Amino acid sequence: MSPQHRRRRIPDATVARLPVYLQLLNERMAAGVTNLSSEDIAALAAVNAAKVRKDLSYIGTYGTRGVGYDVEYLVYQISRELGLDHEWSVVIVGAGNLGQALGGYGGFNVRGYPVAGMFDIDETKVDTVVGGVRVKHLDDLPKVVAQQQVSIGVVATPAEAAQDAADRLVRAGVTSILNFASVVLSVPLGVTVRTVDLGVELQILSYHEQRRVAAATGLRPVADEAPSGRSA
Amino acid sequence: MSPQHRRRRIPDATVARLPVYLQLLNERMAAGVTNLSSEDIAALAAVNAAKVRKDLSYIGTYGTRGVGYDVEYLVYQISRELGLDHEWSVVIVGAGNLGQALGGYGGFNVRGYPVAGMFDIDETKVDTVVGGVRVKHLDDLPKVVAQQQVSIGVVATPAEAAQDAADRLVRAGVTSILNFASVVLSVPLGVTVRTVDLGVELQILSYHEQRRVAAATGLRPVADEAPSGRSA
DNA sequence: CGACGCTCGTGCGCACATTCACAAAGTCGT
DNA sequence: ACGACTTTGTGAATGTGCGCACGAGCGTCG
Repeated sequence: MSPQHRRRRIPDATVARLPVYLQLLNERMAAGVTNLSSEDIAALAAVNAAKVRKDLSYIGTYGTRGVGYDVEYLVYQISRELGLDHEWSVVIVGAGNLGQALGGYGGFNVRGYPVAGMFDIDETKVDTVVGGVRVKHLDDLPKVVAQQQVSIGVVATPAEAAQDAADRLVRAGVTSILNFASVVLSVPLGVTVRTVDLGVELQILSYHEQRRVAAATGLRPVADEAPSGRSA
Repeated sequence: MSPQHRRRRIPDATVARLPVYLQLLNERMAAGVTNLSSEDIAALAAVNAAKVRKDLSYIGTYGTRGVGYDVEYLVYQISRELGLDHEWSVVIVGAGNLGQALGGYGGFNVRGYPVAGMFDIDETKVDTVVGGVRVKHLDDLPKVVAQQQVSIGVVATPAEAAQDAADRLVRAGVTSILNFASVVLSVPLGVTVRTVDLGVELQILSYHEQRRVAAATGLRPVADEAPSGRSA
């Protein structure tokens, strides 16, 4: 309805925050809250209130001036925008340490991403059961993807095997990949990849620690945020 | 040495990419490559070559014009900048599904982040051994953090327990937190938090899928990037 | 029923990030 | 030893995102 909005491109930064808002709106809704102002949401999400309003304005004008946002309606609208009005089956490639944790996690089904299959190339892992799903051989991937209309794949293999896994996923028809391996995957245009790398995260943190230490050691008492101070 | 550089603030976006460069430089180095141009690195990291050069220029001028970058030296410099010239002990709070996977992962030690301790509040988990580390009760956290000079903590608890875990970590003296729970942690200024949320990642992907479907369905044949076209 | 108070939606300027394009500086061949 | 070629490092231009500040609209209360 109201084909007024929709198709307005939503900035990446906003797309990354919508799930966070959604999460906390759901949480407040469960607690019986029916209305929240942008100020309230901002506090809960630890961001600026204006940012919240701007973010929400991209998906439509669902607030009421002088009052705030109806939590339930907002949850509905954000869900719709994120494509959560139906389930998205996912396949997990790699039944090792991480793959098993993901499969057993259970959070997939709860959040609307049922696991359509887990796959591994290692014969000793095939046919074991993880989180209620029987691991299949990687060669069976195309069949499952086609039959169950899977469009999201999770790569949970060692780094060496990740590119092959991605290639197979793409060939099978998957168009979004969540990659947990420490590699930059190369995929054709039109396929979305998001990489989550534990090592990268830790290194970003240690960079900040490193700076703290350097600052404390007083390696030149330069304020952390000197405003200007670029000399020629 | 050379107090020329250092203390030049490195942009966040760059800090997030340096670990990626480091990863792939290490990989090429292992393969026997001794020199790489910004073009080469760019191709491997799937980014623009100018971006690579600018990123690297923030940590110093370590390239040779007409030649490129000496891989080994660059690895050394990036490592130093990220604070990888020594080890950073980490503690893991939460020995459930995810905590166990992380503990057993082994990648921590390899990458220079030895696990100084795993903690849980559940008595049935305490004293079990995960990845060579015996799980301790959460009350023992402060002692371990103090004794082992831990400054990085990993939150791998259910969402409900995450804020408490973070509070305890901060009180114990941890100044960087890697959070795997689906909550926005509230921490005092000066503490760095990075949240990795499976649900958020999946929802970002399904947003893109959603758009693809909408585009394909031809919900109004508006090109994906119509330049203007806003009619009053 | 009108005035007041609250909160949304957004235009605008600023800061940050990305990319282009080119001079500077090195190598290599002759 | 010099000139052609390559590749860096960076100023300038463009694009993206953020946050203030304020007008617009809704509800409430006298």
